[in-house]
Amino acid sequence: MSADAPESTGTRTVERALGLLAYVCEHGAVSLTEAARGSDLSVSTTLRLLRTLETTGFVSRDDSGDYRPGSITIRLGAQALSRETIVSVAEPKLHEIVELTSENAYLGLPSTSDTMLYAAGVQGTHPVQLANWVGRVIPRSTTAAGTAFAGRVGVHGYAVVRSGADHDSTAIAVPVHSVGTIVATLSVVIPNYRVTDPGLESIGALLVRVAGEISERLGSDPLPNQT
Amino acid sequence: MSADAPESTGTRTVERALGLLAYVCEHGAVSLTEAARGSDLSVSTTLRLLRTLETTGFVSRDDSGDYRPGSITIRLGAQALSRETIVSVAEPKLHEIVELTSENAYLGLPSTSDTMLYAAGVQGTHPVQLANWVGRVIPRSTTAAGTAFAGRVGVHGYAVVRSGADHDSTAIAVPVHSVGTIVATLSVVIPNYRVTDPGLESIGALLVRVAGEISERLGSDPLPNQT
DNA sequence: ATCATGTTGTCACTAGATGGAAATCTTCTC
DNA sequence: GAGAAGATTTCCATCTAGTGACAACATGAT
Repeated sequence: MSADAPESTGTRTVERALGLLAYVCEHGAVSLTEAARGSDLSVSTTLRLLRTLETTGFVSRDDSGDYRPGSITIRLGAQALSRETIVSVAEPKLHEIVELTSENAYLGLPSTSDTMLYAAGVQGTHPVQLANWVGRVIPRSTTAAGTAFAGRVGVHGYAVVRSGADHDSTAIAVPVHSVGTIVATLSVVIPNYRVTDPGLESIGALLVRVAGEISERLGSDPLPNQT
Repeated sequence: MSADAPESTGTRTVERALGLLAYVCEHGAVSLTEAARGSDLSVSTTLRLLRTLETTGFVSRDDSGDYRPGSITIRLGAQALSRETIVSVAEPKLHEIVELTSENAYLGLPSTSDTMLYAAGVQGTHPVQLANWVGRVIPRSTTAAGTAFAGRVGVHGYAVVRSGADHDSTAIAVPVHSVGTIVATLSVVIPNYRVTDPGLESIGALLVRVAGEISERLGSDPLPNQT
């Protein structure tokens, strides 16, 4: 959490519930009374808040009545961790791509089932640049990143979409694998006036190499375990 | 979420905040307006709830103003996932221990800094049995599980505490490692009247072997990635 | 410059969150 | 078995605090 996050102007009820969620996760399994004691809340309030956490899947209740972390907490945490890991591995590689191509480079992650998100990116170094697309959601069906994420990359290993998302640029993308699954994409987006066929081939080959390096890193390093 | 969780008798405010947390985690990075649209809440309400999630560390806000999962979500999810993984790997091994020893066998996980939790266990098959301790929190300082978790296991690799937690039983425990770190313990708890020195040695050796198998499984299999 | 959209802050209002008390359940001891 | 102690669940009067319409401000496109 960044140091410049605002002071608590928050919602007390939500803070209480989130504190309970943290308590349950840190202790592994807690009774209602223990949770109330640990949070300094009344038992009734604690029950109601834990009920809410339970019905939403963030905690579950076992046969002995103890509350444990639920599947939603696990799923969201795993999703969040997965994104953090991929981004931190990919970020230096994006800089490397820009050094070698001078064009904008992006890491694409799956967002919804029919969109991708440019989750990270580095601006190119040309005087004439495309806008920065970090944070932008793009459709999968009509973009190079979506095509690469779906694995449709031909023999060279990359997908090209000319005059795609905004008609003035061409995108070239490759899939990034982790343990045999496509989990992300690398893209370079180029103004059309700078596109050449040899340039595309050269960038494509570079992306394939860099994606392989990222994939190897993701696939061979175990995710951090709890210490 | 289990099908027998109660219907929502929850706290609307908390449900809204948790829904926003899920939305942020599922989409990776969302603007305030997108989050409000996706949750069908007013923008002011969404801002305030996301502020609460931010100050508690569950989400963070990046330079472009997008909300992303925060370190607390990642940490809690990773803790919860880690516990689930350890339990699912250990469960069949606990059954194996009981088949070979006929005594109660338990998996111990760290709870607070001075306690362990018996997170899983299998009852022994003797006609005269000890009570089931699954879900029970035990002190680290005076128990075999705590001693094993601290790594104080002598040359044979196991810790024994006679007449420990309830004076009528003797516990023998070994540490379970994952990627070089002790993350859990395996214990067998025996009524004192059945304790013999050769029996303890035999059980100790069995636990060391089984813990090694679990440790190998935990240490070498990467945790599941997001698909 | 205007316009559209996104973000942040304000505050009157009342919905809904609270917690004390009672009821019920569970476990343990004798 | 009865009784005690503790845990859990339910109830509901009270009033806190959560809400959202609106205003102000910021940003980007034309």
